[in-house]
Amino acid sequence: MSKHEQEILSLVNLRGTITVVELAQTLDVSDQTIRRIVKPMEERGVVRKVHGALISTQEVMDPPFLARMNKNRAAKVAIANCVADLVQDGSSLAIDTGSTSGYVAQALRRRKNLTIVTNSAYIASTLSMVEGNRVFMAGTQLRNHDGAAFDRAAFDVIASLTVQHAILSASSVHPTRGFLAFDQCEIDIARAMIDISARTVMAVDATKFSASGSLPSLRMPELRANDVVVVDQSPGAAFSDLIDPKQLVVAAGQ
Amino acid sequence: MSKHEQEILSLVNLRGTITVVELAQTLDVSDQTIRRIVKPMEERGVVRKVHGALISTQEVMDPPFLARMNKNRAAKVAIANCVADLVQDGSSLAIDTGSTSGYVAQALRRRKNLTIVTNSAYIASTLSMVEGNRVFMAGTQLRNHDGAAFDRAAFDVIASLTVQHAILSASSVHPTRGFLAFDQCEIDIARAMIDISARTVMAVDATKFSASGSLPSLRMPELRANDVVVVDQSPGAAFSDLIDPKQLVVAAGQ
DNA sequence: ATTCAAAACAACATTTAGCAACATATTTTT
DNA sequence: AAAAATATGTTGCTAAATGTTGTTTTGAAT
Repeated sequence: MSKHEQEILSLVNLRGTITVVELAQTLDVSDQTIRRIVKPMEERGVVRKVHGALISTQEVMDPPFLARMNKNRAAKVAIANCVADLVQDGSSLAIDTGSTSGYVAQALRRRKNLTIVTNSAYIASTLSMVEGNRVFMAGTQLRNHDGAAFDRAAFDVIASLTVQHAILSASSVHPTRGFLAFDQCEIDIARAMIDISARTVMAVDATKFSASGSLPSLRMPELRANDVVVVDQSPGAAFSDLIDPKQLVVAAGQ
Repeated sequence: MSKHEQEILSLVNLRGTITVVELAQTLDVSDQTIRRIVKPMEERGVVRKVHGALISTQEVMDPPFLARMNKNRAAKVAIANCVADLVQDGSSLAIDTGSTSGYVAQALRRRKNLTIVTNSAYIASTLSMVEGNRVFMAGTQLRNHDGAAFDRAAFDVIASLTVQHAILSASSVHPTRGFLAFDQCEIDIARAMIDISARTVMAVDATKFSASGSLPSLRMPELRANDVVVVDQSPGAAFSDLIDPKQLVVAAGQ
């Protein structure tokens, strides 16, 4: 890594954003040189480049959580609205963490007098602002990238409640292995939420069905008879063994 | 995503709503440019647009809470930045709920490797997204209007930790009665945070000094010798008994 | 409905950034 | 020391972003 590359990186990360011209003046080289140095950096994903300036990929640009929320946003919104339609005013819910769940929380702001338990501080914060809701934050120590708790206290809070719906998401879905997640702790929380709920609502967008499982993934508990799966597009026939068509709800894309 | 788009997004999400003209002044560009940048954002559904202004789609906050956040906003931002300057990377903090504290959390995103305990889900969520931070959410059941917890669990979590700074706010300040709050539970949390901290940083904007206490208010614990009070304007001489000038930090209005 | 002011829009002019090709300087290799 | 590889600066051109002006639309108040 060149000397200039190092300086550019620390400057852009320090300031969050910096123009090409500013960098050229600071390092006392031409604009063109900055562009030449930056191009490979951008390709490596170390910095983000926009017309005229660089943007740090760290911290200042809103959290990676929001970045994930913007990925396949339209589908997630459609699914979230559909999930909110399945829920009546006054219901009790358990909601896990995850980008789709974030949108579900947004959509659920339309509902009144909900009782919610979640291990995500973001979702807890969002839904606690709605007049009439009762919100329980499960857990104390928050995980770094998404602000969710997976500690002992989280399980204790969840286990102390009973809810009608558990609203969960998965990182990918495999035709025979079922719903998958990355971390054991996520599966444990999902199981705890399933255990206290009468019905599970799985919210998964179409990209999750095609995700080739290059990363090692762990299996989530199997669906129960009255559980439902909300998707934005109907998955292929390969998944009909896993998900009974009766359980499938396809969100109407607006 | 352009640099301006990034800034617009964070501004509108922070404030809930912002006018086109305000944005143009803040980013130092013409109204027309703002409109041009915003149009595709709106089409992507990232923000909502009404005649004259933008509205956040990520309604993290309830209107009343938002209204309090926006009241005397400039002063609160100045105070928040000042508080963030008093804190070093790697520090440990307790932060209470309140509109000023919300801005302090925003400002603290600049700091690295903080350990934070708070009873506000909003603040916990905000700061847990910062890489390297350790965040503890104190409490389980969240109060409706601001998403903060005041239950037994909140006290237990706070009491189990020790921090360098307690960052607190007050609803008003009286020359002889001191710092005041509305609810006993807020005072109890403040005391718990003071008890585990080496130093208290009180953040209060100038309007708090003139608030005629028509509402019944309760007294917060008195300042300790090395505590500090961060304000945006120096309070009148009437307060010199309450706050030693040495303890007073006046935030530089930008 | 009528009126008015603010906001939005459209079209053009201007500025600024990006890029490619070449020239020059610097370092590395042989 | 000569040659090759690399890095940097320069120029001219293209593309993108922004500002300006004038016109149309919108929302609110009569």
